[in-house]
Amino acid sequence: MGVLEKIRPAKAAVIAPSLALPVVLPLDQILRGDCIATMRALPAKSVDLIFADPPYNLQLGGDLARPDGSHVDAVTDEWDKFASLEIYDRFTREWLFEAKRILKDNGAIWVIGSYHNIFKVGSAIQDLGYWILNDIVWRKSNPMPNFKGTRFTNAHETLIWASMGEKARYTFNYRSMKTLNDELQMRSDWEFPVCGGPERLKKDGVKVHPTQKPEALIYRILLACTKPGDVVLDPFFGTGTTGAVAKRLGRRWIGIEREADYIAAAEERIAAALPLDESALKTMQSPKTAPKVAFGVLVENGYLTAGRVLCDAKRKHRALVRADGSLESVCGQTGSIHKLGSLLQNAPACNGWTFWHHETPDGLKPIDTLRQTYLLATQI
Amino acid sequence: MGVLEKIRPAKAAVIAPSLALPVVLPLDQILRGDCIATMRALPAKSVDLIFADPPYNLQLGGDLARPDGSHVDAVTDEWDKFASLEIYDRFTREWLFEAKRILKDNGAIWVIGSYHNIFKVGSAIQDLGYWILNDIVWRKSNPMPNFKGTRFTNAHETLIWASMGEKARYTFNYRSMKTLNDELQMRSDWEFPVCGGPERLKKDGVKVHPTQKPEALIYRILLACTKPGDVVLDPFFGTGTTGAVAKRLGRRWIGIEREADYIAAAEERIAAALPLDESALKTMQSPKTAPKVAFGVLVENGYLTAGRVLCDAKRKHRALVRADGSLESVCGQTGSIHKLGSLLQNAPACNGWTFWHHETPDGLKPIDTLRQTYLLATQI
DNA sequence: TATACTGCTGAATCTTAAA
DNA sequence: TTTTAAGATTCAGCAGTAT
Repeated sequence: MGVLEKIRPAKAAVIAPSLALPVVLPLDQILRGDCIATMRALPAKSVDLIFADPPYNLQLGGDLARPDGSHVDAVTDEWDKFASLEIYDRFTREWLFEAKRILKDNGAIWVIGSYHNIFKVGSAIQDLGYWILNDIVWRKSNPMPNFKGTRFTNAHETLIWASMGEKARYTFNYRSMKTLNDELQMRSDWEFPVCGGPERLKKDGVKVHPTQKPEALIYRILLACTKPGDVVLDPFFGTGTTGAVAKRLGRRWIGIEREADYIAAAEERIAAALPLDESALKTMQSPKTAPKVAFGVLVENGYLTAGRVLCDAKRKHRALVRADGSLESVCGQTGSIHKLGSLLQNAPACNGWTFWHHETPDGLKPIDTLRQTYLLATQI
Repeated sequence: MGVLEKIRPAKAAVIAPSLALPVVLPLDQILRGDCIATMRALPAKSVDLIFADPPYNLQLGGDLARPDGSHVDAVTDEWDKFASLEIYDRFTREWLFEAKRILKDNGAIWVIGSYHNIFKVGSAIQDLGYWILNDIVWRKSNPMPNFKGTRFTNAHETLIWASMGEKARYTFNYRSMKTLNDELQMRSDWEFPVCGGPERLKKDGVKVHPTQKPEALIYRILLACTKPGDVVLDPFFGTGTTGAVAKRLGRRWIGIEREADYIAAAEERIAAALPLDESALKTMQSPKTAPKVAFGVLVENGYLTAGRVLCDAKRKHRALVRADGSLESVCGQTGSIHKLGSLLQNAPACNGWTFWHHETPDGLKPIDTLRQTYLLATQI
């Protein structure tokens, strides 16, 4: 194949979304085929999130037995075999390149791997201009022990979360994560058990896929990094964990998979998955997404009358509310609630809503509570 | 040609370095200079372990303020600045190449990093023919939060442990690690606090080095992967954590460092470090031994007498030691040190060795110190 | 003398929309 | 594209001071 022929389809695909084709994404479907070739057929800038669980290139040696003599059922599938590290590296760069083309400008990618492949993956991600946002450690609460006592128990896998570039925007539902974590910021180390029990897909008592991921892991990722209705692509779909979780969470999904057995299992599984109803889907929203309320509006509407005196939580600073919603300090400085707050504290910035307080029968309250009251009254 | 003659040249080659040059390793010394240039001057195959904490190439933006307005003291040192990702990549490959030359055939390397650099490091390690044995996650119990709510709290760093090649031998003190981990295989995720408190080196109240690593981390690595007397090289010596720990553990060390201030602090620090005495060393190093110590054995042997009262660190819970080594709480609940600890805390699990404390002339001490004392006394 | 409270800090790729 | 202003945002541990 000549260079032109190689390049042409890619170019056509880039133009496609805006001009040539009526870009109808194959939503909520499994596309059967090779990962890279199938990705090339998808339109550019069309997908919100990619979750990828590529082959790990485990390079296992001979058979492994447990201390009791039983056989360890290792990953020996053909799809995990690569002739060399260089070939694995090239494969990685190719599918990550296509992924970047398919993602929207404010999309993001998640890739999971182990020490066998994650350094190649991360290195390629950086070289391709993605911007790493976090690496996440999945700590396995029940990992397979190291039977030979030759190394540390390999008790975790690593995920990389990256945006489309240093300045690119991305979705992160900070409040949802904080709520999920009992009101503490979610950390970069997550603990889940490996996939087993009823969740593990089996056929005739044999596991269908050697590396099925726990739904809880994908659940957290989709909850953190997508909005309802977003499109999630999984180019290594396997038995469809990503599809099942996306359906439950009211997200759209596209899967790419080569093996017919996996596809059959995935289709059955996703058909059985139940979407959460709308009220259950609701999550904690960041104040960032709430409509803005100018402080002056509260004055206009009588929530605070001009002439009232505000102070900070320690009653160290005081200021007078003026008719236009600006404040005036005792020493004559004036400005917005934010500006005056930063001036008085000599700080680079200040959130006036939480800094300034007013007297109530129940004691000192931040003026932010007035904003909440106003929002409740006006939003119906 | 006789067998003798065949062998002679090989022997000569091995011996060569000691003949041509005065190959006297600069043991227990800090070599001042550039990392790569100084490594080039060291003889080949001369070092048992390399621990490296290279610059992370953080690429930070502007100033960052906490929600309370205070300033975040970031790593802005010149030594962490690289003109581009490619230049950082080249730097990484160069020092890792020299490291491989210096290491003995059965040596090993540890490198620590964050998502900013660890994928480049790991990728280079694989390309240079090292063989990755584990990646280790250092989970920080007290990481710096994400102040702006834009990502997950970056709560861990990653270490890579690699041998000289797929078939190469390496040192792994499996029993020491299992003993250290209360008779469970040591996992690939380790929890330590960041370096602070009295351990953190300061000058005029200001930290000497922005990224000083906790001694506990290096301690575990040297305990796991070296034998007493082994030579440990740290090509990014900083304030000498590796040297201080090596001295404590009876290992030899070589440090390479460019900054005079760091060297001065390291020299003072290492001079003050006290080597463990030989019997203590033996215990931690113990080959197949290190028997599990049942709590009841301590009672039998009078380290704690039945009838003594234990409590937790905050003296919130109390329990009586019974003759068989079980505990009884004031409300009549009974169980092992672990079981009762989890019951009283209403927690799924509890390490009784660290949860329960006893009164000593020096204050409250965890009963784990008694176990250590017992081990030292019985291992000879 | 305990306890409570305040203040400081740690390898950090740390905002966003409108004008 | 650049500037300006609104306003959102932190956890654990330790040290020093106040109660």
